[in-house]
Amino acid sequence: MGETERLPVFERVYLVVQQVPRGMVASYGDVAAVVGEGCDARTVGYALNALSTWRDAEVPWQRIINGQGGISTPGTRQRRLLEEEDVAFDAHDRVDMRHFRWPGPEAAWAAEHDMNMLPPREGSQNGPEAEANQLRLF
DNA sequence: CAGATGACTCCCA
DNA sequence: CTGGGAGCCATCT
Repeated sequence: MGETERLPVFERVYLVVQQVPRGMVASYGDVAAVVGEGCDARTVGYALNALSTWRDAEVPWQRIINGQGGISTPGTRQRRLLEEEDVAFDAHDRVDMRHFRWPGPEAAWAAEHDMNMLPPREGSQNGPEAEANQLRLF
């Protein structure tokens, strides 16, 4: 299907963030990689910031953290929300990305929305969720 | 309409 | 490990 139209970048960012399941986290860069052209890590931060007090109930913004596994928002709200989802922080206030990192969208979903898959990471432990994403396209 | 601004990440010194 | 620069969306002065 040749869709010449794509949703605005911010809307695509929200769509991707909504795919991150409870108890998992994704980095700004990961979300940007899935959205693709016209989106970088910074844009994701801009998009989530614009979300502010308006649609935060529909988009699990708290699951997006920086590449170091740390929280980039001021205050302790984001950390509290994550801990409520059983996401653990270490002594350096960082999340162990090897264990909680979202492996990326499923192939079917990605194709459906014209999004990209995340490249497999060596150091990450692949759970059943990750295996589901290992579907080969051919 | 132009400029400032904001929840990031990578690269090089 | 610390620090500075580039990249570049949408919204609000």
